[in-house]
Amino acid sequence: MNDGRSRRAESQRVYRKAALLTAAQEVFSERGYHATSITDIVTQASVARGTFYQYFDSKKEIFLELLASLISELQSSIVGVDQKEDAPPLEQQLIATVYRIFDVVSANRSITTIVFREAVGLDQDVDRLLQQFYGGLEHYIVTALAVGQGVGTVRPLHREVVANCIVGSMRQVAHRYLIDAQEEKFDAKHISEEIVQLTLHGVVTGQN
Amino acid sequence: MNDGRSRRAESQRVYRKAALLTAAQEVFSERGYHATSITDIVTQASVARGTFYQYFDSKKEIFLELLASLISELQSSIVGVDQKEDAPPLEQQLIATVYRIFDVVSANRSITTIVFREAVGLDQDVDRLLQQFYGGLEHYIVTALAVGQGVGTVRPLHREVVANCIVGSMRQVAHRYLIDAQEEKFDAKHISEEIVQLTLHGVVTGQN
Amino acid sequence: MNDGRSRRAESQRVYRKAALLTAAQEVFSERGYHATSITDIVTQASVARGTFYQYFDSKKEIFLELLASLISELQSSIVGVDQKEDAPPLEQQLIATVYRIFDVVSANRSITTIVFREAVGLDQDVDRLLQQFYGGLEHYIVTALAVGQGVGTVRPLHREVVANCIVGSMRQVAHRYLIDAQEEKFDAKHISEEIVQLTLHGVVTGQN
Amino acid sequence: MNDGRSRRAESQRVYRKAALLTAAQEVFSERGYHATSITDIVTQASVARGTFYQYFDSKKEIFLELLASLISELQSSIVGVDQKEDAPPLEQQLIATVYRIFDVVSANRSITTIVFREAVGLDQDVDRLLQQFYGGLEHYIVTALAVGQGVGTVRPLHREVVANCIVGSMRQVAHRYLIDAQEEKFDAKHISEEIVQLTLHGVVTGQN
DNA sequence: TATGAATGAGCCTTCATTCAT
DNA sequence: AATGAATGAAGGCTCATTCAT
Repeated sequence: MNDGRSRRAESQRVYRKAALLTAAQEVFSERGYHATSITDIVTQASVARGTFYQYFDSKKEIFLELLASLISELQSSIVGVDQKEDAPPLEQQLIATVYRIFDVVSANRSITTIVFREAVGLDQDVDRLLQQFYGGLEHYIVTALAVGQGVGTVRPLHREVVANCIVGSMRQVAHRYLIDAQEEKFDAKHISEEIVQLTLHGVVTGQN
Repeated sequence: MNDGRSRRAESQRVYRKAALLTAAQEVFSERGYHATSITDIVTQASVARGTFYQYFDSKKEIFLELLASLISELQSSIVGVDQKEDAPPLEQQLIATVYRIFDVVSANRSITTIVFREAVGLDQDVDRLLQQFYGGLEHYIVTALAVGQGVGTVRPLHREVVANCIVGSMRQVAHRYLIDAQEEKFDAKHISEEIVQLTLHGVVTGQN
Repeated sequence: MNDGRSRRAESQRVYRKAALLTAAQEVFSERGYHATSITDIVTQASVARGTFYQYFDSKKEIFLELLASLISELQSSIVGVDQKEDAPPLEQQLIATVYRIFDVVSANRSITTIVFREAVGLDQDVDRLLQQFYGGLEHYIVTALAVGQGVGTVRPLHREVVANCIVGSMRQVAHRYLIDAQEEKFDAKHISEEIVQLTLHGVVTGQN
Repeated sequence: MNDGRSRRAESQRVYRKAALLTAAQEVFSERGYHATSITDIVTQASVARGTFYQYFDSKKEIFLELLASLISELQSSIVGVDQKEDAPPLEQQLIATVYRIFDVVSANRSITTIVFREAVGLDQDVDRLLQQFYGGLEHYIVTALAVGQGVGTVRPLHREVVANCIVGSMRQVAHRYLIDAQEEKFDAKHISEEIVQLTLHGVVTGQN
């Protein structure tokens, strides 16, 4: 049955769904999740009210799909620490990862805006997804710290707490300089370095 | 007209208002701001619907009052850096401040929960209050860093970014260990130290 | 028991009731009947909410009392046609009555405003009072016309319809020149004459 | 997109709107404007609450639409005075106009009821519409009187006051015999003549 | 499959009235 | 008698979701 007709219909479906996702992303980031109505989304997408429900079960569902796609992109920014001999130094790997994450955040401003502003506590499913992501990030850092402690480059510390500090630093900085920032004078590279420098060496003079 | 009758009535008013604030705090933290209706609040407070409106203009208003009182408590936790000769070392002052903040957060779990979860982007007035608080905290840290740089104990760095990292660390840790934590095994003192240690000396071995 | 205390209390009661009536009249004419709340009345009268209900059963009740007093004043403006030999001519009597009515309307602008604007159809009791008044006025005119027909000065006509025309003329003119009028250039005397002239002789030339 | 489906939907919309207008007219005239709730209207129309808001913005809006349609019908009853040689006499033209107006009023009893009872002072937009209509009627009469004065058939008089008397006569008679009347023994033709006779010749004997 | 009219639960808010003090 | 806090019925309105076409 994969004749021209059904193929056309299928591509039509894909197209419609994408249009709805894009429209949702736009109005969500503009008005916020709660202030956005289904009407807003379908108006933006130029489809009928009922059509929405042929692609998504609810407002939450479409948001979840947007969030999942963002998180999936972010996940792929986080790669395990390369412990091979010829790998770049740990510091460089960390900076690169932080930078890649900021890059994704920056490239998806409209959806990250709403994630930062309203996603937390919005719904159990949403929370689970976010926890998964933040948990993964935390785990990545904890692992990196453990590796460092193994080879003696990282001092004794509460790995989990420190990992959370790093995650929190990234969230706050991303929020401040990517989301709220009116000015565009944000240099992701520089800030990534600053975060990693702080993490590795602290603020005290002469510690390197 | 300050006779017994009106004095009793006045104290009754204060009592009722407090009851509503407490009830609101409870249901807000349980269901979240948006999911909470005026009905939920008055049911929890065991008063009639109309009574709510004798004390508050709207849901936003009562939330704002809760938030303002939390922030006022937090504000008083942040004291300027003491630069006198006989003052305790900077590190101790920082730890003490972080700890005081955590203490307030911990003591006001139900309202901080909702603040952490939904307050951002909820409303312009709410945002202003939060920005004020976080701005104050950031400013406190920037000042402390500048002082350190002045006396040569703090290395060159982007003070604002670093300040945001520290604020973010505190938010994330507070959220993780105070709000989401099922387990009560949180040691605010220890975590305060860990944050400050990380901030001052980083994670790299032998830097002290 | 008519001692000083109770007499004082009694005069206090009368005073309070009058204050409420005056206050009600003021706010009714300012905001209209429906837009006026009990709160508006008691605020204007500077008494407590509950006090209102010690003097009146409801908003309708106090309005009814205001209306009754207006109507009673108007009633006394309408005196039977004097058929005695030495009485002034019918025409003069009619002009005088119309004028007296306009005078009362004019002197009670604040309450007549609301009567003209909202009283009709407001409530059965209110309607009954108004019908009574308008009926009385109609009856007065019908009688006058019958008298005129009896002595041959009034031509054959449908007395009731004509009476209603006259009542309607007075209502419309009063509304237009007393209530809605921004300008104060209204001459009640002149208009009374105009109405009676019209009624007696019509608009056609040379009919006198 | 003007296919069968949308055409059917469109006619359905028109039908529903008409049903709501009819229902509103019924309950308004039965209970009065203020005493009527949206619930009353939708109950009468047998549609859901929300449906109302697909067609009208508010109670005021639907009333305004009813009023506008009544006034538009009334407007077309008022035609300019025909001054041509072969035109029917002024008196006949006046009677015809009065009669046509009474006919419209009579045919729209339920909406005119509410207009007579509560429309004045109900709302600025409502007032404007009514003023427009009454103003138009007054203007028509003033013009007719001026014409009569021009050709010498109308005596000197205050045209505006007289015009208001005539408008008032019509209102009162319409109210009395069309709206309040339990009995159906109202002869619009006869009454129209009576009004015009009165207006032209007054009540005094032998003036023709 | 697309449509959009219809639905009705549920929200916020007002306000006349009651009642304990 | 005066007070004013408390009440709760009732109103207007929104909006996610359903369903006949």
